Amino acid sequence: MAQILENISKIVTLSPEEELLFLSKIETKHYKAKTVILSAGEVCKDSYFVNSGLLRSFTINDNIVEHVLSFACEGWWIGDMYSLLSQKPGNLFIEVLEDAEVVLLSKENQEELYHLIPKLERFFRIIVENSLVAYQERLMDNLSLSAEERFDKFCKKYPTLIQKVPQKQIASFIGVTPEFFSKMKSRLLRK
Amino acid sequence: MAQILENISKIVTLSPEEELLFLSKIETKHYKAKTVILSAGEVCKDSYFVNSGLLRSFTINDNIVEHVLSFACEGWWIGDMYSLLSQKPGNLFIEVLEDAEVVLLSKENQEELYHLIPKLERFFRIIVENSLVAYQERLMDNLSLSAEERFDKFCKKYPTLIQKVPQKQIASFIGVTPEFFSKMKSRLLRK
DNA sequence: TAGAGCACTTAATGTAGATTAAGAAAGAAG
DNA sequence: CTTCTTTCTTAATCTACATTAAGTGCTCTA
Repeated sequence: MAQILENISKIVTLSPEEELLFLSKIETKHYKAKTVILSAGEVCKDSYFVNSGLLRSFTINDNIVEHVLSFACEGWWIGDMYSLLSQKPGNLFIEVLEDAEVVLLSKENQEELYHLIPKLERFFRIIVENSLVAYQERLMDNLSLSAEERFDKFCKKYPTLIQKVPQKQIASFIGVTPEFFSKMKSRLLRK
Repeated sequence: MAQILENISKIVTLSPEEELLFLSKIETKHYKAKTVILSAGEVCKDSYFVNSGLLRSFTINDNIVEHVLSFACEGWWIGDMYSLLSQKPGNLFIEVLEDAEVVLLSKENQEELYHLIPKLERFFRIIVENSLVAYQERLMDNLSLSAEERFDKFCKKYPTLIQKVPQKQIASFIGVTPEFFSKMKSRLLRK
């Protein structure tokens, strides 16, 4: 319930009144697995915080190939940053992989909160900074590591995801086809 | 001189006093081409804003292969975000490609300014948000586009860089070897 | 309990891009 | 101007990974 407050408190300290104010600006929703809560072509209106369950964001190329941009489980934020910032139609789908409880923070409320509680501007700055570092590293990994090394890093970084996520989506996340991933995996197991 | 203030004013409005305060916290330096202003293994102490000239950040793999993470010309920020945030030794080199005038903002001063001028927290939040969107797009491009398509996007996005930057570094930026880049380029010219 | 659909595997074949190696061209430095 | 170094090109060969295709085994639904 106050999961998101706990998450925020790891970075900035809100007063009880500020916490109440914050809670008044968010909305909690429950989604079944396989629900698509945002589609490519739509404008992203909200930031999503995952209380429980599992989501992913991805694009679809030429109506065929999916590419997973990110997973989000308990305690993570997800959204279509490009669309959210520009308020233009985005390229991302956001889909529920496991039944989820999600906190929605609308763009307007978020902007309003920046004024009402400047500490939240700090909070989101830091969240975004950390996210930027992670994407920079992932990009460099894609430029410099082999598929096997990227898989290895993935396993170490997200050990819990490996059981939960269909393996073809892990393949997509690290940037290989499901067929090659399968071959690579069995090759690794033989060692 | 007040180039950086102009840059800031595109996003937030500072009062004259705030501008003076800001100026008192920064330092301007001149570097010759080929200067390495940050090396892998060092802790990054500053954010760099480019007044003039051209810089790049890159890693080196196994003491051999370079991978360009970013270029920064007039009006751009550059740094080793990972190292700057964590204050741990980083993996990036930052090198001057063309004689440059660079504004240095130390981490301490930056943090201090967040408290003194909260609007600057907004400024940097927005800068980092935009940067995140760009890296997310670049990652997805690397997962889904061919080298030729990535080169095409690069040309459209950074037309001025093509003349300035040695072509092997463009190759590295888009994620191919210089040899393949050369072949690809002559193939494109023949059309 | 059948059968429709996914997720995963295996294997043959194809290819984008890497590697290696050499030479040409163009700067920089003395 | 000459030499040294670095960048760029070309070409042969190689390989990591993609593509295509077929088959296996889930699990969900009816």
